[in-house]
Amino acid sequence: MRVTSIDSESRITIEDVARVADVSYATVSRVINNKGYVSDETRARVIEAVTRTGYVVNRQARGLAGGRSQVVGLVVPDLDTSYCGEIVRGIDEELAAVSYDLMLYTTHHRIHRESAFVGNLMNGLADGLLLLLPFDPAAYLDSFRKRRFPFVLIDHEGLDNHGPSVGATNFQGGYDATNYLISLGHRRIGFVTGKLRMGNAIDRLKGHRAALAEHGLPDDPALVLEGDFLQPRGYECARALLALADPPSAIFASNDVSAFGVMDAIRDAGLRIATDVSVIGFDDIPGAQSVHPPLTTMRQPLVEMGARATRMLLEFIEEPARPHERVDLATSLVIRETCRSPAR
Amino acid sequence: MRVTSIDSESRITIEDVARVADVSYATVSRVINNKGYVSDETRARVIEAVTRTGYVVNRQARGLAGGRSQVVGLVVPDLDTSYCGEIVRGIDEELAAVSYDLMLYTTHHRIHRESAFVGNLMNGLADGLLLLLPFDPAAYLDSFRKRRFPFVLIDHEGLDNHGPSVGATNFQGGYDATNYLISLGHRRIGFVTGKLRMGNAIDRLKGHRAALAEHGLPDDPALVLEGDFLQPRGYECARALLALADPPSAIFASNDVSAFGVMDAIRDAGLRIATDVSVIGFDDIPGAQSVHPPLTTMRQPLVEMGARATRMLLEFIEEPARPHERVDLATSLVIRETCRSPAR
DNA sequence: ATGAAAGCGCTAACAA
DNA sequence: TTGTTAGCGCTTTCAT
Repeated sequence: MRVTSIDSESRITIEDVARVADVSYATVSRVINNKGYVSDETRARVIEAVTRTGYVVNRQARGLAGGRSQVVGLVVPDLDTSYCGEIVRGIDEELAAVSYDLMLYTTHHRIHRESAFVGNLMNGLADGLLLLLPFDPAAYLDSFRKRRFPFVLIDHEGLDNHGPSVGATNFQGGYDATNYLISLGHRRIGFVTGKLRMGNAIDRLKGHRAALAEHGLPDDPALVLEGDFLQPRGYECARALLALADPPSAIFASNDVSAFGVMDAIRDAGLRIATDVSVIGFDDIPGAQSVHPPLTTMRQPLVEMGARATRMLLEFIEEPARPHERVDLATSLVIRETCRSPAR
Repeated sequence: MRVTSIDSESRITIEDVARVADVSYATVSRVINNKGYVSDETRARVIEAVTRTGYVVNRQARGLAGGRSQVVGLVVPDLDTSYCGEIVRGIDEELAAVSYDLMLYTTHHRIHRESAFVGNLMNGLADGLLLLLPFDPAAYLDSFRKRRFPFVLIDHEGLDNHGPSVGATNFQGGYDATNYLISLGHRRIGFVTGKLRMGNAIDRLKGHRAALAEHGLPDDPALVLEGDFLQPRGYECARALLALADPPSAIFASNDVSAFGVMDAIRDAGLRIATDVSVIGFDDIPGAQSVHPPLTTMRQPLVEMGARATRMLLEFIEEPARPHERVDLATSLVIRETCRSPAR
């Protein structure tokens, strides 16, 4: 016994469509999923019925029945800066194009949540997983492999081979940024690192050192301070650098957010950005160009990284056996107004 | 014929648990969902079996069978500033507490996507929907109501009654901020608005004007410039304000991000923040305290807004008939270092 | 090229 | 208090 309802808004199922198109509902399924043979004439009739009824497939049912759930999971550490926001933009543009939905998990840097989510996602909820800056991927990557569960790492420079991933040319970026500063005439360059437990931070530092070495410049340890990719730390490091007996004429911050801190510190020290001390960042988040003066930075194609990772994941979902791939997108120097040749 | 597999990792279903606990699988379902009567002894046995097998419910199946999908959808305009990030933090803390998952939809300000998502979500995918700063809610709110689909609006000051929502006391916040500036001795206060098509921007402006009026201060139209909540526009507006024949001694920006632009403009004009021109923002996003000098601002409890909205949504999911409610969380003044009494 | 029918894993009546 | 069972809407063999 069910309550009779005059609810014209009640859910439209594949059967309703079948009835309207006067075919079996298996045929409707074929048309929708572009699988199996359907005559053009029938196909047209079905499509017509779909639009007329306003039918939308029920993903739960589809997922249950063994089809794709058309959902991908995304695990991010936080949403505090636009860094993740940009990457997410790339992800959801790509996803929208194929009508996939995004399940978001923010760990807020609490490690155990990372693995908790993962169990959930693998349980049929999602077809694949995107892991942005995973903290401890080793913890669950094995179970992905075991279950052949598709995943792609974003911006994680595995020291060991962690699996399919997309990142950027961090070494080259670090190298190029420092090179640029050197070409401007800087000889003493301060460096604010990122979190040194992260591969990308390490690679940027290595690139920086390589450039120094190549020009026969000393690698003064006093000039390299450990940061954490955050603004307050960038500020503190820069203050310390500026307080040195022989302060640097330029500071390279491992990401834009900490470069903002560096800029603040320079001003607070009564110095002029660019004129007195040059600053270069890394990432090119949107804020880099709206800050004043606009920040010269080593650009990572964040949106494209998200998009690329998504396409890669989609391919794995299609073909789980395909070989793992690791792609590093090229960084590029974006010259704005925070770097200048050192004053005489 | 199925390929025999020694895959110990293969999916564990409710039946496996039932077998281990030696009960029917309906009983397992009862225990899991805390529904119906189960003897304590049986319950214990089931729980034991669940943990031993590592069972995780398949949400697709649960959703299909008419239970809750335990997913809520969230539609946001963008993830560019930490504004949304903070709210999302509140949301997912609340969600994690009840083991709900989050489906994220970013419209990137493309209006039509807003409605596209909504159709999807209502189709059984989610139990309810959170709409952050919806652009054009009227477009689909009706169908929510018709289907009794639970939803909550966040930070949308409906000019008309749009439904359950949580926001902040924007009028009061605008009023208090301006009052604070006046109490410091400022008489000419510049105001950079938000997007004036948004109710919250309008209310802040009204609050500002109310405070002016209350103190018998003129509401000079030259002092009110339309912004868009973004940094570049904040910069431009401030430049214009500072270029006035009789420039303001303080500037009130309708959000922190545009206040950052204002700060840049003040410095670029060769003036000192606070000493020469005071600045006050609105929101208190994390960046407000890491910028230099730290920004005095009218705080909106963003995390709490997200959390509150989530709890409200959860209640609607539990009890769809409950009356709509609209709560405005209190704003509060956070005094840091960008405001000072005007110079003599 | 199309239809029939067997589940997918679970919830929620209904029986017992 | 517990078990049995009918679907939920769909994909996917297997027939035809």
